[in-house]
Amino acid sequence: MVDGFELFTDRSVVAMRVNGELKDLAVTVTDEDTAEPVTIDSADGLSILRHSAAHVLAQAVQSINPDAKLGIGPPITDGFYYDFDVAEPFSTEDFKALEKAMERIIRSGQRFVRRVVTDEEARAELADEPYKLELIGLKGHESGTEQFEESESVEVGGSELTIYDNVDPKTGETVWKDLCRGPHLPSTRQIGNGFSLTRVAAAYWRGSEKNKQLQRIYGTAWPSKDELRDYKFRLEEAARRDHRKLGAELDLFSFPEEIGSGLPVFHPKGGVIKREMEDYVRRRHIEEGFQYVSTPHITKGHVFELSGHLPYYKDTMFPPMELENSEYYLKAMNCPMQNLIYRSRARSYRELPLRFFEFGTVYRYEKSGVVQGLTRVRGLTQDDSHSYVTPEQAPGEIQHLLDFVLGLLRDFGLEDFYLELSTRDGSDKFIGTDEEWENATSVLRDVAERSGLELVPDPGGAAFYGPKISVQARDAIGRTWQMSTIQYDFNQPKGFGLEYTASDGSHQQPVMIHSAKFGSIERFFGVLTEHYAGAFPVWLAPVQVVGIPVAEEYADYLADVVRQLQGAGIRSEMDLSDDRMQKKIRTHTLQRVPFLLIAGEKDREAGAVSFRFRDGTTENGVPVAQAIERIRAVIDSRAQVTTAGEL
RNA sequence: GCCGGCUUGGCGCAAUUGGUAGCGCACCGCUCUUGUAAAGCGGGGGUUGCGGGUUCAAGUCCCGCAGCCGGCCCCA
Repeated sequence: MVDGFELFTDRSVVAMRVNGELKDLAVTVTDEDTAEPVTIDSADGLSILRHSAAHVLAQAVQSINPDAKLGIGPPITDGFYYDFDVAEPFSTEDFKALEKAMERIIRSGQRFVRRVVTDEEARAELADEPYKLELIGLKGHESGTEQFEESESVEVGGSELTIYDNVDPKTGETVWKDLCRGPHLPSTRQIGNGFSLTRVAAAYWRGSEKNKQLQRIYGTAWPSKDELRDYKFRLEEAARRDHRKLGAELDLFSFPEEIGSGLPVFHPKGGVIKREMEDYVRRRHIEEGFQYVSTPHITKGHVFELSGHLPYYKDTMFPPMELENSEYYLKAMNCPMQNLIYRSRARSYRELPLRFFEFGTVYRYEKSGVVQGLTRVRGLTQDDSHSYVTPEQAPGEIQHLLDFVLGLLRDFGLEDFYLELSTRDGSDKFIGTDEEWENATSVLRDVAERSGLELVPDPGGAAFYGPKISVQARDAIGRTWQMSTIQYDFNQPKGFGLEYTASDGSHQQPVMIHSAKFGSIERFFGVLTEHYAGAFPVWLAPVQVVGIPVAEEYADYLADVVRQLQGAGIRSEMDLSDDRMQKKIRTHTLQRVPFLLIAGEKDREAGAVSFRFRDGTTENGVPVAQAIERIRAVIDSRAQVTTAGEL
């Protein structure tokens, strides 16, 4: 019988995994047990560090405000939070004092000591903590209908109820305690100085808007100060790429307050990017057998009754306009109208798969608090397609769509994906029979699995009418975004009475498969902006070439080159302002223009131009014809060029 | 929608305890112009998001609304 401290003397070991379960180092193990070390820089170790930091935060809060009632305090990605019920919300100005109090606790080297308690003991000890009492009550009814969330299981999720005492090593006195499953670091000292409080927010108790809002403090914690600094640097890098900031700096789009929240306008430069995206996607759809269609922005409500949307989504649609005894809605989805195109005449099995595609602009009344940049808007354009197929054709069509979608995302420079399979859960919002759902889900799952990509289950995430695969893409700094979706729908064809005549003359119901490749153009625009940090691949760059003469005398020579570039369909401009050359270079470099073409005496003599690339590298004396040809080639190949050698 | 914070010329910021708004960049004009990230001088531009209120006096204080930011809830 030994404990973890004897087993693992390396000080970076903060806990251990005994027979697969995370345990404190203070736990004793026998020869029969398998015990593996958990180091502070492992995923488990970081969670333990952060969870312990959350406890220290809670202790610090209660040391300053003894009336603060404790909610929950789990570790999260990159950090932790703790919820408190307090009379006055926290402000970031409280952070200084709180961090100071935390430092004191950390330096005092309090031990985290685990203690098993009965329900009654816990209730007695935590009589002043109403939220903890509620959690104890929940644990008692674990087998009942009410389940607690993963974040709450951090408090009471273990097989037995435990309290962690924070014990002062000098006096042996318990200075603070919290209901907690653990494990924890052996000592607060191991939190070190790699932590920081980051933000305050309100959060509903137990995640339900029916409950009271508690005040949440977020923090981050790392094994060392250096790692904390790296983390802060990563946040700055993300801020530098923020599409809302770049959108203004690069004059791409704006959100005029006069128009309303979540309703973007695209400026000329943003318009170039958007149009290139749309043109390419339209062309690819046509190549993949889709027919381009178009539907209006408003409609009588009846189509959304046929589709079944209205009872589910009325609240998130803009309210109807009443005219000539009809209620007209701004459309929130395109599928019902495409169904009407399908239904406009009799269809034969020979036509299937029948594939419609449009850029459909839809309007959704997103709650004011969720609107954000281009990623969550109230007016968005979907590159929306619907494939009408026989049930037998569905697997092949889904395969076709998935291949198409992934290829398209790669064409835009996104390479790293995983898939999510959204299915129904026990909730009653889903329509259709169990058998229909099982069949649809298994068709999607088979295709998803064949892709070889990681597949993450998302129970309860399906649309009310059917399950879906969504493609999640990782961007240049590792964040993931939901992009494309492929949905299997057996319900709307029923609602609209869609049919085709089979080879035996019978009338059959098609399956419809919804698919959006970008998801929404606006959102994809935002994601690309952040992925490229505004330095778009040449084919998408609003301005591809700027001509900068070394001195006025060479303006005519260079203007002729620019005219030739324009003639080759390359978006090119001359900078004829009276700024000096260096200033012009700075201006257009900040605008992320891929190619600055510079010409002076040497170039003019040689019939050449000199390139300066976005990273400051150069290639001088390139013959004009060759320059045009090389630029044209990287546009056509949709290549990214940021430095000499890539052209 | 909920909680908190923020809102000053196109952009980024400044204005001691309330005493009728400044700076940089950008913009306009003039002068200058020879090799790879900011030439010089001059000029115009803001009823401080909108609407009320307190006060002799409000960018500064109070109330309401809008927009934005960070979270929560939500996300077809």
